[in-house]
Amino acid sequence: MSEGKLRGPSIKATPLWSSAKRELAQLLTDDERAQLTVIASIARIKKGAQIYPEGHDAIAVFNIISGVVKTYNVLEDKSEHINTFLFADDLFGLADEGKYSNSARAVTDVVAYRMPTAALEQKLRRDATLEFHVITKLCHELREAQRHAILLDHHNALARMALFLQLLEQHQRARELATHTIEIPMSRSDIADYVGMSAEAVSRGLRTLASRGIIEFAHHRAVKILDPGRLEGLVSHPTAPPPHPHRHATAR
Amino acid sequence: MSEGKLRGPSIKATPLWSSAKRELAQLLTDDERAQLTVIASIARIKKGAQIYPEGHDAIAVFNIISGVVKTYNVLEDKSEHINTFLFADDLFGLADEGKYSNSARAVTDVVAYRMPTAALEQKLRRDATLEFHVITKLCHELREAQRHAILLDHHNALARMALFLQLLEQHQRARELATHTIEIPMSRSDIADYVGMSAEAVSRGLRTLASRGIIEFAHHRAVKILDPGRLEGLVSHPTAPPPHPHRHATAR
DNA sequence: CGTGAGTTTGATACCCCTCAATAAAGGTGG
DNA sequence: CCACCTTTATTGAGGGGTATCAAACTCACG
Repeated sequence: MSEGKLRGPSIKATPLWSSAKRELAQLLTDDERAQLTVIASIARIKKGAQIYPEGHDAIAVFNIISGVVKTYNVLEDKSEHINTFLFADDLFGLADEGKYSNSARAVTDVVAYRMPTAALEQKLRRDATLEFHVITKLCHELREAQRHAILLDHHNALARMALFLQLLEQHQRARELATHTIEIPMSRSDIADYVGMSAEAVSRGLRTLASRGIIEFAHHRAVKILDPGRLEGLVSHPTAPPPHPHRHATAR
Repeated sequence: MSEGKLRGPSIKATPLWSSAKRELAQLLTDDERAQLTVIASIARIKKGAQIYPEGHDAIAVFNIISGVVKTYNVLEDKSEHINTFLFADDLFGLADEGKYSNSARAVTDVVAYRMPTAALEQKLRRDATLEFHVITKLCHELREAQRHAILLDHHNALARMALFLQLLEQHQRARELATHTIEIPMSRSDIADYVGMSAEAVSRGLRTLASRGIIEFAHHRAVKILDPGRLEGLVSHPTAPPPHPHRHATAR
């Protein structure tokens, strides 16, 4: 939007060594973006379409321009475990022994750069600076995966929903869509497969938050955070604070 | 041991593009190892000692020679969430905005290479090949973090224990300590903090596996896998197979 | 041999999963 | 634009598994 026309692949993350407060920085220089454009093509993927399946030969790496992607594994019992949701300026499709280690599917309509793995490797092996930027992004993704594990470690449904909403909010704010209304691009069952609960529990959780006045629904796929403090509090406290917002204090 | 004397920092992982079956490959060339040795010092950390705390300035990166390390976050409710256990040939201590994003502590006595962050960055920025090897290792760690999330996604205590034991076994086999007896270097409560259950549930889970004849205890910190097939089966099946090994079939 | 941390065992409560049904939303064609 | 259908979301009731609290026990270490 405000960025003007496409200037080539874009990767954003928190830098390894700097103090860019809570802001994602563009890791690639204009020159690097131009160089990557040479090997990149633009892919348009429709909502719900699979981009690649787990185990397929890893022939290309993707960089999202717009839209949301999920990567997931199909577990032995046929259920779907979502590894991560990816947004604009994210990178995905890195290989493991030449194969994709998970499946990828478009959650919304997606536009992305598509870079052949071989060509990208060539560039990387020649350009130490570019590689360093990729390392930075990978460290970022690693931390995100660890945060996901922390989310899954919480045994409280409301805590998980709180952490999930915070995650969405950060992604949205980092990409400066700065309203306080959080868009929820994925279905309840996608959320469920990510936070490790049933879709019903997700629905109940969100509705409970709304009934306590912590969040407010614009519609089914958008919420507004009314009380960030209490949302944060849900993460730590085992059993929930008083349901009634306008009470003065609890018994204990 | 069989490797002879130390030849400098060692990083092993499954390569991005190759077919090195189930075997970890040494990513660094002899030359790279020699170069890294120049900036590395050897650190000896006693069992139980903290290596660095979360939030501390990231001044050094570590590469384990021997021993086991855990990285963890202390959550808001003072409980400890373990991100990962690290073994020989692993790398840890990468920064996030100049700070460590989690704490590290020696689970056993540890010997490790210690490389100042600044010096390592210098090397990386000059050497594209070395950087590529680091990227490979990071991809490997990313997949491990995602496997951890998959473990945490399983709501069955026995499934989690099965996955955890498989993880330990793979680490042990990859470093060719090829007995079928798995050493468990960490405490029950460390396991609990990693698999997202209580220490009691961990104890019960292991004992249940033993009573079913799937594993066998050498002592409290070592088990032998008797029936890998049924261990694997626990991961998929929601409710467990028949407790009695020598029964012919269940009713349904 | 004593001490304390680490581990195991036991009983109860609670939270979420499961199954099932209803309600709302989104998309399609008449 | 509305009727229809499919998908998605919500609500309800019951059962199971694990956390929690508490206590007995084992082991490593001095």
